[in-house]
Amino acid sequence: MGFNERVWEVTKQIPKGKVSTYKEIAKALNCRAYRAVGNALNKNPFAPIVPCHRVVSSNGGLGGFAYGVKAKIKILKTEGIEIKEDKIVEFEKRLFKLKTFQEIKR
DNA sequence: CGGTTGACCAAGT
DNA sequence: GACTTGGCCAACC
Repeated sequence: MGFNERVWEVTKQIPKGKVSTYKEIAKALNCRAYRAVGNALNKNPFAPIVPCHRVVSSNGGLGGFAYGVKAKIKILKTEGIEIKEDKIVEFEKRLFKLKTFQEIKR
């Protein structure tokens, strides 16, 4: 299993209404490949299955989205996450505590 | 095997 | 608050 798949596995556990960051995902994989995480999500072939729209920047900003940031905002709002001025509202409270890749694979 | 490119980050100006 | 800088790591040429 390659790096990308591990990224997707970790991302899949984020529930509706919560978010996580590129950095946190890297941490869950026991490395610091924030940028590589972004790349992996960008190429994500499981568009709806892996909730890549729930992954945002560490500073509470939105990050990017393969189909446009606008679409990302729309989806997040649909799921009950408020966005103001391109920032996540109550960012810290919306953060989901990720499990390690190992823990997921139990 | 180098060099470049990102949906990045933190610290410094 | 806006830039710039250096560091990060997989993927692709």
